[in-house]
Amino acid sequence: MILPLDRIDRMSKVPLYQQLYEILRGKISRGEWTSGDMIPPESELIEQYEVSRATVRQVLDMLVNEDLIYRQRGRGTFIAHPTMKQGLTRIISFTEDMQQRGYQPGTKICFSGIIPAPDDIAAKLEISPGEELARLERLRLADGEPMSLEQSNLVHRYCPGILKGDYAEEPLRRALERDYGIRLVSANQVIRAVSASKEVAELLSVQTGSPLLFIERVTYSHQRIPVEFLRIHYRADRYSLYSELHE
Amino acid sequence: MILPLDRIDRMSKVPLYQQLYEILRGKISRGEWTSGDMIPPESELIEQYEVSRATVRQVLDMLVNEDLIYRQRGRGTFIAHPTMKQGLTRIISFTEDMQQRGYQPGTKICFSGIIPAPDDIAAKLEISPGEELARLERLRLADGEPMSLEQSNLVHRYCPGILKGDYAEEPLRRALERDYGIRLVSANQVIRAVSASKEVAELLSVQTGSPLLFIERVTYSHQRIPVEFLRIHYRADRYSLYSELHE
DNA sequence: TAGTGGTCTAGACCACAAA
DNA sequence: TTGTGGTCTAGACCACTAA
Repeated sequence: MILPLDRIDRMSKVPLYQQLYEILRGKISRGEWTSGDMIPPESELIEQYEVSRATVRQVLDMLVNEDLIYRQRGRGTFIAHPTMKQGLTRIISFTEDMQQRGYQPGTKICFSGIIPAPDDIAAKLEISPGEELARLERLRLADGEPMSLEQSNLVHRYCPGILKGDYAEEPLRRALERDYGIRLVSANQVIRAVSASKEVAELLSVQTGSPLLFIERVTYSHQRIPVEFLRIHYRADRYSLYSELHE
Repeated sequence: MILPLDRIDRMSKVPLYQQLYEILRGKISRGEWTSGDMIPPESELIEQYEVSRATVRQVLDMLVNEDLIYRQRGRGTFIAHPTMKQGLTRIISFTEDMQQRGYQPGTKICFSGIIPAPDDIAAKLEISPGEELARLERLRLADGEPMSLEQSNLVHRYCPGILKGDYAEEPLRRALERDYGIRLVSANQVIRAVSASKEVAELLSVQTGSPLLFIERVTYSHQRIPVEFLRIHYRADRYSLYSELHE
């Protein structure tokens, strides 16, 4: 893994604005800057990184568009507070999601093992049917009560031995990045409503046939390679999604 | 209503980039430019509207962020093709939505009348409970089969007499803009899964208790005034939502 | 080669917030 | 009054596409 340094390499072929984006993004991800903090004013970023104001503003515009920062004329630029609508635009962990919703998150492992890839999953992960998948099924709890059932399917070839970790405690994403250098940067998902099957209903402590919000997601690495196929069943009585629309 | 002219008023207090945005946005909305069309190159926009390249690019960046256009280095800038994921970020009509999904849209009016605002809707529309609402319930069809049941609730005071129109044929949005000067520019929505009640199930031609995707939406006018509260029940066997996530 | 968008600079003036 | 972000200009050079 290459960690971004806190400076800009003018010999690099990577555009200055992308380098600066990674630097600032890193400070936010690592929690170096946190909700409500004022970040250095544009004038200071210009001095510190020796780039023009247009370049600094290009980067800040990107972060504003992602709802990671907000600007106030005359006051400064601040780290945004997480909101629930981010669930539909950003890849956030179950833990983050629950914290935003005011719940105490919890996890129980239901299944962990290697399985041959079924045709439908193989197609979505762009691998051969029958190739090894690492499957992890986790019951997610909010304030101790079942909230969702999450089935992760990882291409085992990209992360052999991944299932040795304890994913009741550690986020899968972190292990992927730390042990295999795989950073999940984008995803496509489909959102549906379904009825709870007998098995799923039992695990989620709802009646068979209850409505569930069902999400299927393919997550891609930095190199645009599909790495994970995720299925999540959310209890409809406890979970909903938010989004903002414009014209 | 003030129609945007195809030129920039340098005496106006409105920023140049916003004026140019409205001009280009209008050409797309009105279908003057359509999917796949190349729009004039930046150099031409600079000449035609007499603004700098930075200003032109600021506007094009906005349109790219909204997925309305895309750029190809060395080739030009083009009008984007509509995609299903827009359903979660843009306000699109049922007709547009169905066309993107490859269905023939249809509409049947189920109810049209003035009702006193219930407490929950009044709160969301920021009006007094009991104030007049214009309620319109429409069954939406795709290829002749029921797809969704849509209940619109409009603050009647803002659009008295709105219910005289024939909204099996004409979009409600268009009447609001043409007859009352109300442009719906933003909305907040909540997405849930529910079970079909007996009444809804009958209208949608599904079994009672079937899963439905349920959306509640508050739509705001240009002045940020809540105008419409919408409830939509979608048949889960025919409708799903798509979204793209990033890190 | 000509034309396109991609990146970057060094300024300028304005509007708003806080002291 | 000072410092912040908001808007805008006039250039420059580069990388890619198509003829």
